[in-house]
Amino acid sequence: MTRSDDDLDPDLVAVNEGTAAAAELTRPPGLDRERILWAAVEFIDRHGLAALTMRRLGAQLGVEAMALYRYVPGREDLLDGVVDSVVETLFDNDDGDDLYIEDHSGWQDYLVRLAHGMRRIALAHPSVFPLITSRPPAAPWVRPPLRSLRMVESFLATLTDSGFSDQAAVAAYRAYSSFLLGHLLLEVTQIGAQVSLLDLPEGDPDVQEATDLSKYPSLLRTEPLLSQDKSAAEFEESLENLLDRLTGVLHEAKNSDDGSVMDL
Amino acid sequence: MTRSDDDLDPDLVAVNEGTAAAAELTRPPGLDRERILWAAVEFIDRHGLAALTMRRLGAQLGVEAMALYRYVPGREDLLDGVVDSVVETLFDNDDGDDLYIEDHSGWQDYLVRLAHGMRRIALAHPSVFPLITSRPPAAPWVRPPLRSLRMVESFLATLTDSGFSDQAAVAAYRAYSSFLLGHLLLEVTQIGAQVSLLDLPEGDPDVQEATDLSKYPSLLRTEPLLSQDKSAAEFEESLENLLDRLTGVLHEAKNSDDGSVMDL
DNA sequence: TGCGGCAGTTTACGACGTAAACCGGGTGGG
DNA sequence: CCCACCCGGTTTACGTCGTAAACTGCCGCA
Repeated sequence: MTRSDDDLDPDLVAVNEGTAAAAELTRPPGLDRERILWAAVEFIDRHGLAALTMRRLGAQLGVEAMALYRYVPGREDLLDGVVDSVVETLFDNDDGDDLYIEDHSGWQDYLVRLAHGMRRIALAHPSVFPLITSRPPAAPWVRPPLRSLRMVESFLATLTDSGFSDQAAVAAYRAYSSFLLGHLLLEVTQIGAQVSLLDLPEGDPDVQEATDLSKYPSLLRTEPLLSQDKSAAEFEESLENLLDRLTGVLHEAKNSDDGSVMDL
Repeated sequence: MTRSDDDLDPDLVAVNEGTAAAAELTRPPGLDRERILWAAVEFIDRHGLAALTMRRLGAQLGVEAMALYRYVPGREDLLDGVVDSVVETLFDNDDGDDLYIEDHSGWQDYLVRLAHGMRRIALAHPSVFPLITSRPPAAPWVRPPLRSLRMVESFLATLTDSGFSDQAAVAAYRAYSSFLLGHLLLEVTQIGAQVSLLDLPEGDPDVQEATDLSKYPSLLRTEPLLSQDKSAAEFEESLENLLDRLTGVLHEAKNSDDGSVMDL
Protein backbone atom coordinates (compact mmCIF):
# COMPACT_ATOMS: atom_id res chain seq x y z
CA MET A 1 0.00 0.00 0.00
CA THR A 2 2.35 2.66 1.22
CA ARG A 3 5.11 1.06 -0.77
CA SER A 4 5.03 2.30 -4.31
CA ASP A 5 4.42 -0.09 -7.17
CA ASP A 6 7.64 0.73 -8.94
CA ASP A 7 9.42 -0.89 -6.07
CA LEU A 8 11.98 -3.19 -7.59
CA ASP A 9 14.12 -3.58 -4.51
CA PRO A 10 16.27 -6.62 -5.27
CA ASP A 11 16.70 -7.50 -1.61
CA LEU A 12 12.97 -7.98 -1.32
CA VAL A 13 12.08 -10.34 -4.14
CA ALA A 14 14.98 -12.66 -3.50
CA VAL A 15 13.57 -14.67 -0.65
CA ASN A 16 9.82 -14.32 -0.74
CA GLU A 17 9.34 -17.50 -2.74
CA GLY A 18 12.67 -18.90 -1.88
CA THR A 19 14.23 -20.77 0.93
CA ALA A 20 11.93 -22.18 3.51
CA ALA A 21 8.49 -22.38 1.96
CA ALA A 22 8.88 -25.22 -0.48
CA ALA A 23 10.94 -27.44 1.78
CA GLU A 24 8.44 -26.98 4.57
CA LEU A 25 5.43 -28.31 2.70
CA THR A 26 6.66 -31.87 2.68
CA ARG A 27 6.36 -32.83 6.32
CA PRO A 28 8.18 -35.87 7.56
CA PRO A 29 6.54 -36.01 10.95
CA GLY A 30 9.64 -36.19 13.14
CA LEU A 31 10.88 -33.24 15.11
CA ASP A 32 14.41 -32.01 15.07
CA ARG A 33 16.29 -28.89 16.07
CA GLU A 34 16.32 -27.45 12.57
CA ARG A 35 12.60 -27.81 12.09
CA ILE A 36 11.89 -26.24 15.46
CA LEU A 37 14.16 -23.30 14.80
CA TRP A 38 12.60 -22.52 11.45
CA ALA A 39 9.13 -22.96 12.80
CA ALA A 40 10.06 -20.36 15.38
CA VAL A 41 11.32 -18.01 12.66
CA GLU A 42 8.09 -18.39 10.76
CA PHE A 43 6.06 -17.91 13.91
CA ILE A 44 7.88 -14.70 14.79
CA ASP A 45 7.51 -13.43 11.25
CA ARG A 46 3.81 -14.05 11.44
CA HIS A 47 2.84 -13.13 14.99
CA GLY A 48 5.77 -11.18 16.38
CA LEU A 49 8.33 -12.04 19.01
CA ALA A 50 6.09 -11.32 21.97
CA ALA A 51 3.61 -13.95 20.85
CA LEU A 52 6.20 -16.71 20.68
CA THR A 53 5.60 -19.19 23.45
CA MET A 54 6.91 -22.68 23.99
CA ARG A 55 3.36 -23.92 24.16
CA ARG A 56 2.25 -22.08 21.04
CA LEU A 57 5.33 -23.07 19.10
CA GLY A 58 4.70 -26.65 20.09
CA ALA A 59 1.13 -26.35 18.92
CA GLN A 60 2.21 -25.01 15.54
CA LEU A 61 4.36 -28.12 15.20
CA GLY A 62 1.51 -30.37 16.30
CA VAL A 63 3.21 -31.30 19.53
CA GLU A 64 3.17 -30.48 23.23
CA ALA A 65 5.48 -27.76 24.51
CA MET A 66 7.66 -30.09 26.50
CA ALA A 67 8.57 -32.07 23.41
CA LEU A 68 10.67 -29.12 22.25
CA TYR A 69 12.94 -29.43 25.25
CA ARG A 70 14.41 -32.62 23.89
CA TYR A 71 16.00 -30.61 21.07
CA VAL A 72 16.36 -27.14 22.58
CA PRO A 73 17.64 -26.36 26.07
CA GLY A 74 15.14 -23.60 26.71
CA ARG A 75 13.48 -20.55 25.33
CA GLU A 76 16.51 -18.32 25.55
CA ASP A 77 18.65 -20.78 23.64
CA LEU A 78 15.89 -21.23 21.13
CA LEU A 79 16.08 -17.53 20.34
CA ASP A 80 19.83 -17.76 19.96
CA GLY A 81 19.24 -20.61 17.58
CA VAL A 82 16.74 -18.56 15.64
CA VAL A 83 19.28 -15.81 15.18
CA ASP A 84 21.97 -18.22 14.11
CA SER A 85 19.68 -20.01 11.68
CA VAL A 86 18.73 -16.81 10.00
CA VAL A 87 22.25 -15.43 9.82
CA GLU A 88 23.64 -18.69 8.59
CA THR A 89 21.57 -18.47 5.41
CA LEU A 90 24.14 -15.97 4.23
CA PHE A 91 26.43 -18.87 3.56
CA ASP A 92 23.94 -21.42 2.27
CA ASN A 93 23.70 -21.01 -1.44
CA ASP A 94 21.07 -23.61 -2.24
CA ASP A 95 19.13 -21.59 -4.75
CA GLY A 96 22.02 -20.45 -6.89
CA ASP A 97 21.70 -16.98 -5.51
CA ASP A 98 24.23 -14.63 -7.01
CA LEU A 99 24.70 -12.96 -3.68
CA TYR A 100 26.63 -15.87 -2.27
CA ILE A 101 29.29 -14.27 -0.18
CA GLU A 102 32.15 -16.66 -0.55
CA ASP A 103 32.83 -16.28 -4.25
CA HIS A 104 33.52 -12.62 -4.47
CA SER A 105 35.98 -10.59 -6.48
CA GLY A 106 37.79 -8.20 -4.20
CA TRP A 107 36.94 -6.89 -0.78
CA GLN A 108 34.60 -4.17 -1.99
CA ASP A 109 32.52 -6.69 -3.88
CA TYR A 110 32.56 -8.81 -0.75
CA LEU A 111 31.30 -5.99 1.44
CA VAL A 112 28.58 -5.12 -1.04
CA ARG A 113 27.39 -8.72 -1.21
CA LEU A 114 27.50 -9.04 2.53
CA ALA A 115 25.52 -5.85 2.99
CA HIS A 116 22.83 -6.93 0.57
CA GLY A 117 22.76 -10.38 2.09
CA MET A 118 22.11 -8.92 5.51
CA ARG A 119 19.54 -6.55 4.09
CA ARG A 120 17.79 -9.42 2.36
CA ILE A 121 17.58 -11.20 5.70
CA ALA A 122 16.38 -8.11 7.49
CA LEU A 123 13.61 -7.50 4.99
CA ALA A 124 12.61 -11.15 4.87
CA HIS A 125 12.34 -11.38 8.66
CA PRO A 126 11.69 -7.89 10.01
CA SER A 127 10.54 -9.13 13.39
CA VAL A 128 13.48 -11.43 13.83
CA PHE A 129 16.11 -8.87 12.92
CA PRO A 130 15.97 -6.84 16.13
CA LEU A 131 16.83 -10.06 17.93
CA ILE A 132 20.11 -10.18 16.06
CA THR A 133 21.00 -6.83 17.51
CA SER A 134 20.05 -7.53 21.09
CA ARG A 135 21.12 -11.09 21.78
CA PRO A 136 24.39 -11.63 23.67
CA PRO A 137 27.09 -12.71 21.29
CA ALA A 138 28.94 -15.99 21.05
CA ALA A 139 32.19 -14.25 21.82
CA PRO A 140 31.64 -11.28 24.08
CA TRP A 141 33.87 -8.85 22.27
CA VAL A 142 32.43 -9.13 18.80
CA ARG A 143 29.01 -7.84 18.23
CA PRO A 144 25.92 -7.65 16.04
CA PRO A 145 24.86 -7.79 13.39
CA LEU A 146 27.78 -9.95 12.37
CA ARG A 147 26.96 -12.33 15.13
CA SER A 148 28.42 -15.60 14.06
CA LEU A 149 32.11 -16.12 14.56
CA ARG A 150 32.25 -17.63 11.11
CA MET A 151 31.08 -14.35 9.70
CA VAL A 152 33.53 -12.18 11.59
CA GLU A 153 36.34 -14.49 10.62
CA SER A 154 35.29 -14.32 7.00
CA PHE A 155 35.15 -10.54 7.19
CA LEU A 156 38.53 -10.06 8.75
CA ALA A 157 40.24 -12.62 6.55
CA THR A 158 38.89 -11.07 3.38
CA LEU A 159 40.04 -7.61 4.32
CA THR A 160 43.49 -8.58 5.52
CA ASP A 161 43.96 -10.72 2.43
CA SER A 162 43.23 -7.60 0.42
CA GLY A 163 45.98 -5.60 2.03
CA PHE A 164 44.30 -4.19 5.11
CA SER A 165 46.41 -4.18 8.22
CA ASP A 166 44.90 -5.93 11.22
CA GLN A 167 44.12 -2.58 12.76
CA ALA A 168 42.49 -1.24 9.64
CA ALA A 169 40.48 -4.42 9.20
CA VAL A 170 39.17 -4.22 12.75
CA ALA A 171 38.34 -0.55 12.37
CA ALA A 172 36.59 -1.34 9.11
CA TYR A 173 34.68 -4.13 10.81
CA ARG A 174 33.34 -1.77 13.41
CA ALA A 175 32.49 1.03 11.01
CA TYR A 176 30.80 -1.43 8.69
CA SER A 177 28.91 -3.19 11.47
CA SER A 178 27.51 -0.06 12.95
CA PHE A 179 26.51 1.27 9.56
CA LEU A 180 24.73 -1.93 8.64
CA LEU A 181 23.15 -2.32 12.04
CA GLY A 182 21.88 1.21 12.13
CA HIS A 183 20.52 1.35 8.67
CA LEU A 184 18.81 -2.01 8.67
CA LEU A 185 17.36 -1.62 12.13
CA LEU A 186 15.90 1.72 11.17
CA GLU A 187 14.50 0.31 7.97
CA VAL A 188 13.11 -2.79 9.60
CA THR A 189 11.35 -1.03 12.42
CA GLN A 190 9.77 1.31 9.93
CA ILE A 191 8.19 -1.67 8.19
CA GLY A 192 6.43 -2.94 11.28
CA ALA A 193 4.56 0.31 11.77
CA GLN A 194 3.99 1.47 8.25
CA VAL A 195 0.53 2.92 8.54
CA SER A 196 1.26 6.63 8.26
CA LEU A 197 -1.03 8.70 10.40
CA LEU A 198 -4.14 8.36 8.29
CA ASP A 199 -5.43 5.49 10.39
CA LEU A 200 -6.01 6.93 13.82
CA PRO A 201 -9.07 8.92 12.67
CA GLU A 202 -10.73 5.76 14.02
CA GLY A 203 -11.72 5.38 17.64
CA ASP A 204 -14.06 7.36 19.84
CA PRO A 205 -13.69 11.07 19.11
CA ASP A 206 -13.12 11.86 22.78
CA VAL A 207 -9.43 11.12 22.76
CA GLN A 208 -9.22 12.06 19.12
CA GLU A 209 -6.21 14.30 19.33
CA ALA A 210 -4.05 11.64 20.98
CA THR A 211 -1.30 12.60 18.59
CA ASP A 212 -1.92 16.26 18.12
CA LEU A 213 0.48 17.45 15.50
CA SER A 214 -0.43 21.10 15.57
CA LYS A 215 2.38 21.65 18.04
CA TYR A 216 4.84 20.15 15.56
CA PRO A 217 4.58 22.19 12.37
CA SER A 218 7.76 21.02 10.64
CA LEU A 219 6.83 17.47 11.33
CA LEU A 220 3.36 17.95 10.00
CA ARG A 221 4.60 19.68 6.87
CA THR A 222 7.17 16.99 6.04
CA GLU A 223 4.99 14.05 6.90
CA PRO A 224 4.57 12.89 3.29
CA LEU A 225 8.33 13.01 2.89
CA LEU A 226 8.99 11.18 6.12
CA SER A 227 6.60 8.38 5.30
CA GLN A 228 8.13 7.95 1.88
CA ASP A 229 10.31 4.94 1.41
CA LYS A 230 13.63 5.65 -0.24
CA SER A 231 15.40 3.04 1.83
CA ALA A 232 16.99 1.12 -1.00
CA ALA A 233 18.55 4.15 -2.60
CA GLU A 234 19.68 5.60 0.70
CA PHE A 235 21.19 2.27 1.61
CA GLU A 236 23.14 2.14 -1.62
CA GLU A 237 24.41 5.66 -1.23
CA SER A 238 25.51 5.27 2.36
CA LEU A 239 27.16 1.98 1.56
CA GLU A 240 29.11 3.50 -1.28
CA ASN A 241 30.19 6.38 0.90
CA LEU A 242 31.47 3.94 3.48
CA LEU A 243 33.35 1.94 0.88
CA ASP A 244 34.94 5.13 -0.39
CA ARG A 245 36.13 5.96 3.08
CA LEU A 246 37.55 2.48 3.53
CA THR A 247 39.28 2.65 0.16
CA GLY A 248 40.88 5.88 1.21
CA VAL A 249 42.10 4.31 4.41
CA LEU A 250 43.56 1.37 2.57
CA HIS A 251 45.50 3.49 0.10
CA GLU A 252 46.77 5.98 2.62
CA ALA A 253 47.94 3.16 4.81
CA LYS A 254 51.38 2.99 3.23
CA ASN A 255 51.86 6.69 3.86
CA SER A 256 52.69 7.90 7.32
CA ASP A 257 50.25 8.12 10.19
CA ASP A 258 47.77 10.91 9.63
CA GLY A 259 46.11 10.63 12.99
CA SER A 260 42.96 9.01 11.74
CA VAL A 261 41.37 6.37 13.93
CA MET A 262 40.92 4.17 10.94
CA ASP A 263 44.54 3.17 10.78
CA LEU A 264 45.33 3.60 14.42
CA MET B 1 38.79 -3.03 34.52
CA THR B 2 38.94 -3.59 30.82
CA ARG B 3 38.50 0.10 30.24
CA SER B 4 41.82 1.83 30.43
CA ASP B 5 42.47 4.43 33.08
CA ASP B 6 43.28 7.19 30.63
CA ASP B 7 39.65 7.10 29.58
CA LEU B 8 38.47 10.68 29.62
CA ASP B 9 35.37 10.17 27.54
CA PRO B 10 33.29 13.29 28.21
CA ASP B 11 30.01 11.52 27.57
CA LEU B 12 30.78 9.17 30.44
CA VAL B 13 31.58 11.48 33.34
CA ALA B 14 28.71 13.80 32.66
CA VAL B 15 25.94 11.88 34.32
CA ASN B 16 27.49 9.45 36.75
CA GLU B 17 27.06 11.81 39.68
CA GLY B 18 24.51 13.91 38.01
CA THR B 19 20.84 13.86 37.44
CA ALA B 20 18.89 11.30 39.36
CA ALA B 21 21.03 10.24 42.29
CA ALA B 22 20.92 13.28 44.51
CA ALA B 23 17.24 14.01 44.03
CA GLU B 24 16.40 10.41 44.82
CA LEU B 25 17.96 10.30 48.25
CA THR B 26 15.37 12.54 49.82
CA ARG B 27 12.31 10.31 49.80
CA PRO B 28 8.91 11.85 50.23
CA PRO B 29 7.05 8.62 50.70
CA GLY B 30 4.30 9.09 48.13
CA LEU B 31 4.32 7.33 44.82
CA ASP B 32 3.87 9.04 41.50
CA ARG B 33 4.42 8.25 37.88
CA GLU B 34 7.75 10.03 37.70
CA ARG B 35 9.19 8.21 40.68
CA ILE B 36 8.06 4.86 39.33
CA LEU B 37 9.54 5.52 35.91
CA TRP B 38 12.93 6.48 37.28
CA ALA B 39 12.93 3.59 39.70
CA ALA B 40 12.39 1.37 36.67
CA VAL B 41 15.30 3.01 34.88
CA GLU B 42 17.53 2.44 37.86
CA PHE B 43 16.35 -1.13 38.20
CA ILE B 44 17.07 -1.90 34.56
CA ASP B 45 20.46 -0.28 34.83
CA ARG B 46 21.25 -2.45 37.81
CA HIS B 47 19.68 -5.80 36.99
CA GLY B 48 18.88 -5.73 33.29
CA LEU B 49 15.62 -5.54 31.45
CA ALA B 50 14.75 -9.21 31.82
CA ALA B 51 14.78 -8.92 35.61
CA LEU B 52 12.30 -6.06 35.67
CA THR B 53 9.02 -7.29 37.09
CA MET B 54 6.05 -5.42 38.37
CA ARG B 55 6.41 -7.25 41.66
CA ARG B 56 10.12 -6.57 41.95
CA LEU B 57 9.77 -2.95 40.93
CA GLY B 58 7.08 -2.55 43.53
CA ALA B 59 9.36 -4.10 46.11
CA GLN B 60 12.17 -1.69 45.26
CA LEU B 61 9.72 1.13 45.94
CA GLY B 62 8.56 -0.45 49.17
CA VAL B 63 5.13 -1.18 47.83
CA GLU B 64 3.05 -4.02 46.44
CA ALA B 65 3.05 -4.57 42.69
CA MET B 66 -0.57 -3.61 42.23
CA ALA B 67 0.05 -0.16 43.66
CA LEU B 68 1.92 0.72 40.49
CA TYR B 69 -1.16 0.23 38.38
CA ARG B 70 -2.70 3.34 39.81
CA TYR B 71 -0.03 5.39 38.01
CA VAL B 72 0.92 3.20 35.08
CA PRO B 73 -1.50 1.34 32.82
CA GLY B 74 0.65 -1.77 32.57
CA ARG B 75 4.09 -3.12 32.01
CA GLU B 76 4.25 -2.31 28.34
CA ASP B 77 3.31 1.31 28.93
CA LEU B 78 5.76 1.47 31.78
CA LEU B 79 8.54 0.60 29.36
CA ASP B 80 7.35 3.28 26.97
CA GLY B 81 7.46 5.69 29.86
CA VAL B 82 10.97 4.61 30.72
CA VAL B 83 12.11 5.33 27.19
CA ASP B 84 10.43 8.71 27.18
CA SER B 85 11.82 9.66 30.56
CA VAL B 86 15.32 8.88 29.49
CA VAL B 87 15.09 10.60 26.13
CA GLU B 88 13.43 13.63 27.62
CA THR B 89 16.54 14.37 29.71
CA LEU B 90 18.03 15.74 26.52
CA PHE B 91 15.89 18.81 27.01
CA ASP B 92 16.06 19.16 30.78
CA ASN B 93 18.96 21.37 31.62
CA ASP B 94 18.78 21.35 35.40
CA ASP B 95 22.46 20.97 36.08
CA GLY B 96 23.74 23.70 33.83
CA ASP B 97 25.03 21.14 31.43
CA ASP B 98 26.68 22.71 28.43
CA LEU B 99 25.21 20.09 26.18
CA TYR B 100 21.77 21.58 26.35
CA ILE B 101 20.43 21.21 22.88
CA GLU B 102 18.23 24.21 22.52
CA ASP B 103 20.83 26.94 22.70
CA HIS B 104 23.06 25.99 19.83
CA SER B 105 24.91 28.00 17.26
CA GLY B 106 24.16 26.65 13.83
CA TRP B 107 22.87 23.29 12.71
CA GLN B 108 26.21 21.53 12.85
CA ASP B 109 26.67 22.51 16.45
CA TYR B 110 23.14 21.34 17.07
CA LEU B 111 23.79 17.93 15.53
CA VAL B 112 27.00 17.53 17.48
CA ARG B 113 25.29 18.38 20.76
CA LEU B 114 22.42 16.09 19.96
CA ALA B 115 24.75 13.24 19.11
CA HIS B 116 26.70 13.64 22.33
CA GLY B 117 23.51 13.99 24.29
CA MET B 118 22.24 10.71 22.95
CA ARG B 119 25.59 9.07 23.51
CA ARG B 120 25.63 10.32 27.09
CA ILE B 121 22.24 8.71 27.60
CA ALA B 122 23.31 5.49 25.94
CA LEU B 123 26.40 5.19 28.11
CA ALA B 124 24.57 6.15 31.28
CA HIS B 125 21.85 3.55 30.68
CA PRO B 126 23.31 0.83 28.49
CA SER B 127 20.56 -1.64 29.29
CA VAL B 128 17.79 0.85 28.66
CA PHE B 129 19.09 2.03 25.33
CA PRO B 130 18.14 -1.05 23.28
CA LEU B 131 14.58 -0.39 24.40
CA ILE B 132 14.69 2.95 22.63
CA THR B 133 15.44 1.16 19.42
CA SER B 134 12.80 -1.52 19.67
CA ARG B 135 9.74 0.16 21.13
CA PRO B 136 6.96 1.14 18.72
CA PRO B 137 7.04 4.86 18.10
CA ALA B 138 4.53 7.50 18.98
CA ALA B 139 3.97 8.28 15.34
CA PRO B 140 4.47 5.21 13.18
CA TRP B 141 6.54 6.83 10.49
CA VAL B 142 9.25 8.36 12.61
CA ARG B 143 11.61 6.08 14.31
CA PRO B 144 14.31 5.49 16.93
CA PRO B 145 16.47 6.68 18.39
CA LEU B 146 14.85 10.06 17.95
CA ARG B 147 11.68 8.71 19.40
CA SER B 148 9.88 11.68 20.79
CA LEU B 149 7.95 13.87 18.42
CA ARG B 150 9.38 16.88 20.18
CA MET B 151 12.81 15.75 19.18
CA VAL B 152 12.00 15.11 15.53
CA GLU B 153 10.29 18.47 15.35
CA SER B 154 13.30 20.16 16.88
CA PHE B 155 15.59 18.37 14.43
CA LEU B 156 13.63 19.25 11.33
CA ALA B 157 12.99 22.83 12.39
CA THR B 158 16.66 23.46 13.09
CA LEU B 159 17.79 22.12 9.74
CA THR B 160 15.16 23.87 7.66
CA ASP B 161 15.83 27.11 9.53
CA SER B 162 19.45 26.71 8.48
CA GLY B 163 18.65 26.53 4.80
CA PHE B 164 17.92 22.85 4.26
CA SER B 165 15.01 22.08 1.99
CA ASP B 166 12.33 19.88 3.48
CA GLN B 167 13.59 16.98 1.42
CA ALA B 168 17.18 17.51 2.45
CA ALA B 169 16.19 17.84 6.09
CA VAL B 170 14.26 14.58 6.00
CA ALA B 171 17.10 12.80 4.24
CA ALA B 172 19.48 14.20 6.82
CA TYR B 173 17.20 13.03 9.58
CA ARG B 174 17.31 9.51 8.30
CA ALA B 175 21.03 9.42 7.66
CA TYR B 176 21.70 10.92 11.06
CA SER B 177 19.29 8.61 12.86
CA SER B 178 20.67 5.46 11.40
CA PHE B 179 24.23 6.57 12.07
CA LEU B 180 23.48 7.37 15.69
CA LEU B 181 21.38 4.29 16.20
CA GLY B 182 23.96 1.98 14.73
CA HIS B 183 26.94 3.40 16.46
CA LEU B 184 25.43 3.70 19.90
CA LEU B 185 23.74 0.33 19.80
CA LEU B 186 26.99 -1.31 18.85
CA GLU B 187 28.84 0.54 21.57
CA VAL B 188 26.25 -0.14 24.20
CA THR B 189 25.96 -3.86 23.56
CA GLN B 190 29.72 -4.14 23.75
CA ILE B 191 29.62 -2.73 27.25
CA GLY B 192 27.26 -5.36 28.58
CA ALA B 193 29.55 -8.19 27.63
CA GLN B 194 32.98 -6.73 28.18
CA VAL B 195 34.82 -9.70 29.54
CA SER B 196 37.05 -10.62 26.63
CA LEU B 197 37.60 -14.34 26.37
CA LEU B 198 39.92 -14.76 29.32
CA ASP B 199 37.10 -15.79 31.61
CA LEU B 200 35.71 -18.98 30.17
CA PRO B 201 38.77 -21.01 31.24
CA GLU B 202 36.36 -21.74 34.11
CA GLY B 203 33.89 -24.59 34.08
CA ASP B 204 34.32 -28.32 33.83
CA PRO B 205 37.03 -29.13 31.30
CA ASP B 206 34.73 -31.50 29.40
CA VAL B 207 33.06 -28.83 27.33
CA GLN B 208 36.14 -26.65 27.52
CA GLU B 209 36.42 -25.80 23.86
CA ALA B 210 32.89 -24.42 23.70
CA THR B 211 34.30 -21.48 21.82
CA ASP B 212 37.13 -23.07 19.96
CA LEU B 213 38.91 -20.31 18.15
CA SER B 214 41.45 -22.44 16.35
CA LYS B 215 39.10 -22.53 13.39
CA TYR B 216 39.09 -18.75 13.26
CA PRO B 217 42.71 -17.63 12.89
CA SER B 218 42.12 -14.01 11.87
CA LEU B 219 39.74 -13.58 14.70
CA LEU B 220 42.15 -15.10 17.16
CA ARG B 221 45.00 -12.95 15.91
CA THR B 222 43.05 -9.68 16.10
CA GLU B 223 41.33 -10.41 19.39
CA PRO B 224 43.31 -7.81 21.37
CA LEU B 225 42.39 -5.22 18.75
CA LEU B 226 38.75 -6.22 18.69
CA SER B 227 38.38 -6.00 22.43
CA GLN B 228 40.03 -2.58 22.50
CA ASP B 229 37.76 0.34 23.08
CA LYS B 230 38.26 3.21 20.69
CA SER B 231 34.57 4.03 20.65
CA ALA B 232 34.82 7.70 21.52
CA ALA B 233 37.30 8.49 18.78
CA GLU B 234 35.49 6.39 16.21
CA PHE B 235 32.26 8.10 17.13
CA GLU B 236 33.80 11.52 16.64
CA GLU B 237 35.28 10.60 13.31
CA SER B 238 32.12 9.06 11.92
CA LEU B 239 30.07 11.98 13.14
CA GLU B 240 32.36 14.45 11.45
CA ASN B 241 32.26 12.50 8.25
CA LEU B 242 28.49 12.58 8.32
CA LEU B 243 28.43 16.30 8.97
CA ASP B 244 30.77 16.83 6.05
CA ARG B 245 28.45 14.93 3.79
CA LEU B 246 25.49 16.95 4.98
CA THR B 247 27.36 20.20 4.51
CA GLY B 248 28.11 19.16 0.97
CA VAL B 249 24.47 18.42 0.36
CA LEU B 250 23.43 21.77 1.73
CA HIS B 251 25.84 23.75 -0.42
CA GLU B 252 25.20 21.84 -3.61
CA ALA B 253 21.50 22.28 -3.10
CA LYS B 254 21.35 25.54 -5.02
CA ASN B 255 23.11 23.91 -7.94
CA SER B 256 21.14 21.61 -10.20
CA ASP B 257 20.09 18.09 -9.31
CA ASP B 258 23.09 15.78 -9.28
CA GLY B 259 21.08 12.62 -8.84
CA SER B 260 21.95 12.15 -5.21
CA VAL B 261 19.25 10.83 -2.92
CA MET B 262 20.19 13.43 -0.37
CA ASP B 263 18.63 16.34 -2.13
CA LEU B 264 15.98 14.62 -4.12
C1' DT C 1 8.96 -63.14 25.35
C1' DG C 2 10.87 -59.62 27.33
C1' DC C 3 13.51 -55.29 27.88
C1' DG C 4 15.91 -50.87 27.21
C1' DG C 5 15.71 -46.65 25.37
C1' DC C 6 13.46 -43.18 22.23
C1' DA C 7 9.77 -39.54 21.44
C1' DG C 8 6.47 -37.34 23.12
C1' DT C 9 2.83 -36.49 27.00
C1' DT C 10 1.08 -35.50 31.72
C1' DT C 11 1.41 -33.48 35.78
C1' DA C 12 3.12 -30.08 38.78
C1' DC C 13 5.34 -25.82 40.58
C1' DG C 14 6.61 -21.18 41.05
C1' DA C 15 6.53 -16.61 38.93
C1' DC C 16 4.56 -13.59 35.95
C1' DG C 17 0.87 -9.66 34.46
C1' DT C 18 -3.20 -7.94 35.96
C1' DA C 19 -8.62 -7.80 37.12
C1' DA C 20 -11.41 -7.23 41.05
C1' DA C 21 -12.53 -6.85 45.57
C1' DC C 22 -11.05 -5.10 49.68
C1' DC C 23 -9.33 -2.00 53.38
C1' DG C 24 -7.79 2.18 56.67
C1' DG C 25 -7.52 6.76 57.42
C1' DG C 26 -8.17 11.42 56.28
C1' DT C 27 -11.69 15.02 54.78
C1' DG C 28 -15.65 17.55 54.01
C1' DG C 29 -20.85 18.21 54.50
C1' DG C 30 -24.96 17.38 57.33
C1' DC D 1 -19.99 14.79 65.89
C1' DC D 2 -20.54 11.56 62.63
C1' DC D 3 -20.88 9.38 58.56
C1' DA D 4 -20.26 8.99 53.62
C1' DC D 5 -16.76 9.15 50.48
C1' DC D 6 -12.59 8.87 48.13
C1' DC D 7 -7.50 8.06 47.83
C1' DG D 8 -3.59 5.16 48.09
C1' DG D 9 -2.39 0.98 48.77
C1' DT D 10 -3.16 -4.25 49.82
C1' DT D 11 -5.22 -9.00 49.24
C1' DT D 12 -6.96 -12.35 46.70
C1' DA D 13 -7.55 -14.68 42.51
C1' DC D 14 -7.14 -16.18 37.61
C1' DG D 15 -4.91 -17.53 33.51
C1' DT D 16 -0.46 -18.09 31.25
C1' DC D 17 4.18 -18.54 31.16
C1' DG D 18 8.88 -21.51 31.39
C1' DT D 19 10.32 -25.74 32.77
C1' DA D 20 11.50 -29.96 36.15
C1' DA D 21 10.09 -34.58 36.77
C1' DA D 22 7.57 -38.45 36.20
C1' DC D 23 5.17 -41.06 33.05
C1' DT D 24 3.65 -43.74 28.72
C1' DG D 25 3.40 -46.13 24.26
C1' DC D 26 6.32 -48.09 21.02
C1' DC D 27 10.00 -50.13 18.31
C1' DG D 28 14.26 -52.85 17.70
C1' DC D 29 16.90 -56.34 19.46
C1' DA D 30 18.04 -60.32 22.65
